[in-house]
Amino acid sequence: MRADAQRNYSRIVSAASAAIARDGADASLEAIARSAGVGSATLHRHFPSRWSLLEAVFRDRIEGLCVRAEELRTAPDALEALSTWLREVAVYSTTTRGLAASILNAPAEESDSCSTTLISAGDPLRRRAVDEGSVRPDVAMADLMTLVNAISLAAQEAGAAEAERLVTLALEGVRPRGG
Amino acid sequence: MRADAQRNYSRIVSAASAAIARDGADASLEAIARSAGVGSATLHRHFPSRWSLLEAVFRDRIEGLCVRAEELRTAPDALEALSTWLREVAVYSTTTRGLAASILNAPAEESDSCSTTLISAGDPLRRRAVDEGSVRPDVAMADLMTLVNAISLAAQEAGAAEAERLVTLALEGVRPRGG
DNA sequence: AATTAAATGGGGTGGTACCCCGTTTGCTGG
DNA sequence: CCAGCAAACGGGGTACCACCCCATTTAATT
Repeated sequence: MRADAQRNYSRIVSAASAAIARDGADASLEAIARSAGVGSATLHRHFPSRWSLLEAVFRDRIEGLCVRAEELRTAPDALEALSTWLREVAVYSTTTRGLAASILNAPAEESDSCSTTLISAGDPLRRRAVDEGSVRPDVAMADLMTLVNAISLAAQEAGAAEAERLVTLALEGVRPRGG
Repeated sequence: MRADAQRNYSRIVSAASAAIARDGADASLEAIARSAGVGSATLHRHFPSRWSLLEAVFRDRIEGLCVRAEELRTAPDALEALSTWLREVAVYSTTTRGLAASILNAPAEESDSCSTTLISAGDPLRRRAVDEGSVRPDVAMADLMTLVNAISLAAQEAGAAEAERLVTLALEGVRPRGG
């Protein structure tokens, strides 16, 4: 990769990061290219689809969540660790406008999508909770990720606190504790 | 309302209905106007925002769900009735492309939005389940609708069966039955 | 320094939402 | 029955968007 190409790549990613934080996942690519000081063709060459750009923007956030999952593997209560991590994912997705949409709507054929990465990062937490007996074995990590991202997307307007609350509700279920 | 205005209104709604079924909630308004045989200005005069058009398109579907909620009020098991209804909402939202997005993303200021209607229709089912003791009293109908619609939106690609499965999971929670 | 292939970006194409305003059309009172 | 009027209409304009072509520039290599 040539030096100028690499420079433009980073410029685009950081411009996109700012634009998405301000305008959401459907920010204008044209405007991103303009504010990065490159032509629109350059942006489209580096990132053939909108989602490939979003993935690049969110990659470091995703990696942060993976690290956090690693940390939580040694927490005393496995269910609480899983629940905490999922709530953190929800908060990240809600505050980082467009992350949830990016994860959910990314075309399935993209192999190393954000979703896959998070699922593999979280699965050890789920397995530990299953071994502990506090989570049903038929609950798949992919299902939990779908739920969390769905909630984050839906609660975009309502805010992170609301998203957290709904994640907790979905994990607990609607029945009373003793029922 | 003049006769021609009324006729164009219905034409636009039925053209929109077809277009949305084919292309989803982000179908081109321009194309809808064209296939309805009216100018784009006419469409924009009748429906100032995209959401107002979507609401008109989905109104009868929503009413169908309200009727169904009424029916289920006499079912023997209150929790099952609530759960059944929510799953039916999910199936409707998933199959009717764009309904979930319409309900979730509609601006809050629209008073008689689809969401409000469904919440009031479903609340008796929730109350009955609370009285029965099978649902925690702190669970609000609005929360359940948000969950269901979030799941429907997320499972748009995966299909109605997946949406139903996830709704069931969210209502049950992740814990084992006897836990 | 000359060569070469990669990278660039201005500008074109075809699409979109939304609005202005001259024209047509349905309604109604005489 | 018809004349006048307000309501409704829609063509065409503006401003924006994604995406692509291709002549030009530029970084790396010999």
